[in-house]
Amino acid sequence: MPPRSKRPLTLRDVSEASGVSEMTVSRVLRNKGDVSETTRLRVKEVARRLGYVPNKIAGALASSRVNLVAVVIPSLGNMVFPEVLSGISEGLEETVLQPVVGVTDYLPEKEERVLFEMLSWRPSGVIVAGLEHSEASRAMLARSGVPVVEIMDVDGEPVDSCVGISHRRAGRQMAEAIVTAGYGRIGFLGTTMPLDHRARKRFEGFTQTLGKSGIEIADREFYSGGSALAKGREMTQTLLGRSPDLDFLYYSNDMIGAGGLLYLLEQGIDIPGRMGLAGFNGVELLDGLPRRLATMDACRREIGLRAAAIIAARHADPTLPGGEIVELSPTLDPGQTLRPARPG
Amino acid sequence: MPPRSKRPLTLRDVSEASGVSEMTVSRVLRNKGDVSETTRLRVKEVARRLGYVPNKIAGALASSRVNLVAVVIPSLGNMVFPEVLSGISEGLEETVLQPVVGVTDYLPEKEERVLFEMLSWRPSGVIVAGLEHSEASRAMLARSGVPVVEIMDVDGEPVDSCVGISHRRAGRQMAEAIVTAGYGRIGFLGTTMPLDHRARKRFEGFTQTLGKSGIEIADREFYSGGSALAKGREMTQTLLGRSPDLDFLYYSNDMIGAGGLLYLLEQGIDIPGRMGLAGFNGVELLDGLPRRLATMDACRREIGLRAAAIIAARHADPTLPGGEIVELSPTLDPGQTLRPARPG
DNA sequence: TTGAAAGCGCTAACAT
DNA sequence: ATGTTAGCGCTTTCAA
Repeated sequence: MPPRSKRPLTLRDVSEASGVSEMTVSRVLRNKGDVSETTRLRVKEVARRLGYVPNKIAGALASSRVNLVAVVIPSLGNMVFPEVLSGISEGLEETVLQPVVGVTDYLPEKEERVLFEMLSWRPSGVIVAGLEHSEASRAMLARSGVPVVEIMDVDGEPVDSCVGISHRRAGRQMAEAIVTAGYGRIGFLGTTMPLDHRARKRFEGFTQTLGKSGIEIADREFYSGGSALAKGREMTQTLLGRSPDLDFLYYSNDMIGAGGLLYLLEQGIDIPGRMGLAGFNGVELLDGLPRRLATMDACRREIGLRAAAIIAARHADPTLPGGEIVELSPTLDPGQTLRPARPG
Repeated sequence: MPPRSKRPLTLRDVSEASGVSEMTVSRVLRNKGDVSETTRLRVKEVARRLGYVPNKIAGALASSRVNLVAVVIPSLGNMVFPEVLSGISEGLEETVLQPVVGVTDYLPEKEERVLFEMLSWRPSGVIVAGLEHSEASRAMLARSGVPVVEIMDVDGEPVDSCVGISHRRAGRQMAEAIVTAGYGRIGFLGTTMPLDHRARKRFEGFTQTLGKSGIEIADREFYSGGSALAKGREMTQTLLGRSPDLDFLYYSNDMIGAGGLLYLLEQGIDIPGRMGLAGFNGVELLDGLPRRLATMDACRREIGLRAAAIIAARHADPTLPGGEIVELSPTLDPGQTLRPARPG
């Protein structure tokens, strides 16, 4: 093994050790331009033997090419985002681009800092969750000069491109399904997170459509922090203790919905007869529950794939126009916690 | 809002617009060196108005300082790693350092590529999961000239520093607890992942200790891919169909353990009397289950914190020696699926 | 407190 | 097929 050294090796070291110019070494290491097979092999061997690792900082400065895509998301703890990320990774697989992730904790100021930080590395594109950003963030994105794709949501004005679902519509669809199934005393359980705009929009669409049938949310319960599954249990217990006549519970995400489901099954409550349940996201976890929770797929992987495709296309051909808007259609899966539509 | 432009602004643009030298602008924006309050304010205002975003590439090249810490992990889908990440983020919070994440999908060749890629950005430190790497990876890390912390595991020879738990010991401890509780027909359920070295080590420690009591694993079942919860169910059903006389099931992770637990409860099997269960990891999810699964905490957050602290300390004082080894002690939580020790 | 010059390690563009 | 030259946009160092 080569000795541990203080100063990292430079192109010059490889150049001297192999007896060709730095330029030729550079060509070999990037597979760029014509180099004779002999030199190519010799240089590669020398670089390998020395343990040379190219300095991308210098390379990026000289070529003004940085093959990184900034991906800015609110959290990694919510399985939703790793899934989007995996879609992005897959979408960038066949390109030279690589995702770099930044986390905002749902805080606009932190988002601003993270964006500034990432943009200062001059990435080839930006993928950012949501359409709500501070003025400064929007300005930075607009001025960045690189493709920007806002993801997960389409209810709003994107800076540039946008890939997602309409959460308002998702809320409406779920409300329709619930009303059609004949439920009428509806409880809502969600997070206390005013900055989760997508959950808010779903709630708005949901209540709006209920309103059209003359139904109002009968009671509601909120949580923050802790194990979502355990919170789902607790909230459900609390809510039903207070409003025992509810016949449907709409959860703002599948994890708390799953907690509620487990609790209600233990109580021996008839689901979906006496009580209907629905969550949101279509998480894989649901497959293992005693009963499949009604939910709506948020198209997370697909969103990642499409966003990556937009960045990749515009990277390959910078003359392509921006402003593309892709609205995906989530599908409602009634699972086994939403009874069939009532005839009539 | 400033107009969208093709060429990003440079220090020179700010310099010209504010009438002071580039050097002074640079000083203002980095809060370095003495600058009069008047100039400072003027420059800041101009930079803000123009929407200047410094070019970190150029800055890093000139100063040979890159305040990034490369974090290399096998996956984001397994909640374990996001938790480690959050520990790392927290540990770097008060420093100038920022984590940058790379994912290997448990593939040594991909780990090698990711490491090469990240090292070519000359990070201030590297945190990498596990102690098993390709020769080339080890060589790169050793030669990198920056602090390297291998995390999650201490059973092996670290390149430099190391923070984790002994998975062999964890497996042994669980075996002891099971034997002590009087179980004797033991089944094992895990993944088909030969490259998950930590799971392998736990299994080795487990069987070794069982062996000392003259017990062998009576049957085993493996899975790959899919919803871990659902797989836990299926595997449990399959295993018990084949070996109905088992009285204990040891799962290689909590998610499949939870699936098994839900299945067995549905079957009305007496837990932990007729059948004991245990998983591994201490995931938050378990709090919401009908019964708490026996498990062992892998100290994920703490590992992230400690690893970050090592990098931060050596970044602040490069003369500090490396080679620090931190072994954390996971605690066994018997939950409600491991019966009390049998007297005698 | 401010500025001027040199150069970080690489690559684009132009020789040869 | 290979080499030479001139920066990329910043910071270091030294001078004023």
